[in-house]
Amino acid sequence: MGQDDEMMRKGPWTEHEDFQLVFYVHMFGDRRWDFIANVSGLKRTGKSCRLRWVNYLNPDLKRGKLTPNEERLVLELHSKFGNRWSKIARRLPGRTDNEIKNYWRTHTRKEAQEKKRQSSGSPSPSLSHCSSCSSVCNSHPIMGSMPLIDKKERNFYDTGGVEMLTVMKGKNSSKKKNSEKATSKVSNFKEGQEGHYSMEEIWKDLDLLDEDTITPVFDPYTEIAPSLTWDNSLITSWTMGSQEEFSIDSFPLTSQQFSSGLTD
DNA sequence: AACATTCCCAACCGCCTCCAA
DNA sequence: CTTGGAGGCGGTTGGGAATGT
Repeated sequence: MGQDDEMMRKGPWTEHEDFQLVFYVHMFGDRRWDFIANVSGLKRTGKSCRLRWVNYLNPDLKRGKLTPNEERLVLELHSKFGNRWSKIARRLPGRTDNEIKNYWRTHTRKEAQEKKRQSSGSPSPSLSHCSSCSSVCNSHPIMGSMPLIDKKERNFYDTGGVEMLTVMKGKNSSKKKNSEKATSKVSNFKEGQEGHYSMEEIWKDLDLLDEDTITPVFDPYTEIAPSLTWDNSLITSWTMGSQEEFSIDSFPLTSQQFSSGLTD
């Protein structure tokens, strides 16, 4: 890649970056990540953009804890496929390989701890719930019907995605457990101060955009430029002499600019 | 209340595969 | 056929939040 690695941003994504990425993925599709990285003006690698999209921004994602059913399925599939996380994830709609990997890691760690405790002879109070089950757990008759009642489990996440809306509110930045925290954390963003534009709102607007204003997903290699019908004044110049030069100088747009463009 | 430990998960890294040139 | 770039994948890490002492 011809990208200047020193200029590349790393670390947690800001709300504003999310916003930009969502916009460009919506426009160009979720395949040409290097292109999107270049075009969007995000100082991120294509890989980083892809990861952010796949693991976090994709609207098809189910948020929240895995349901007992999903947990059982993960265990089952893992015994079948091993650490082929993406393969397992494909069978769990709305779940990412990363999520499953993380779950598995936690699961096996808990399991190891329980074993350790057991072998050291001290009975564990948490043995009553299924975290003590190992990979054997997929044959545990109680597993499918009984939700995990780990005292650490976050009650409001336990629906395994039903609370989507609330959780989406909390998705503004990394690591939100609830919308309250989201707000406090988001307020820390210096560059995203133009307003708290939640992902939920972004998607709402993008849906509108889809319906009546924009032709989404064009092939950047065959098309000259997308035909945007929303406030074109926002786009001051498109250059496309080569892939690298292609840029929208006026980005990043503020949320207000963006949404006002949408509602015109 | 303060500190320590554990949990959780987003994001990075490096390797692998695929495919166009 | 070879090669280089892009995307995909699995492993790992870092840090914030939750929980325990």
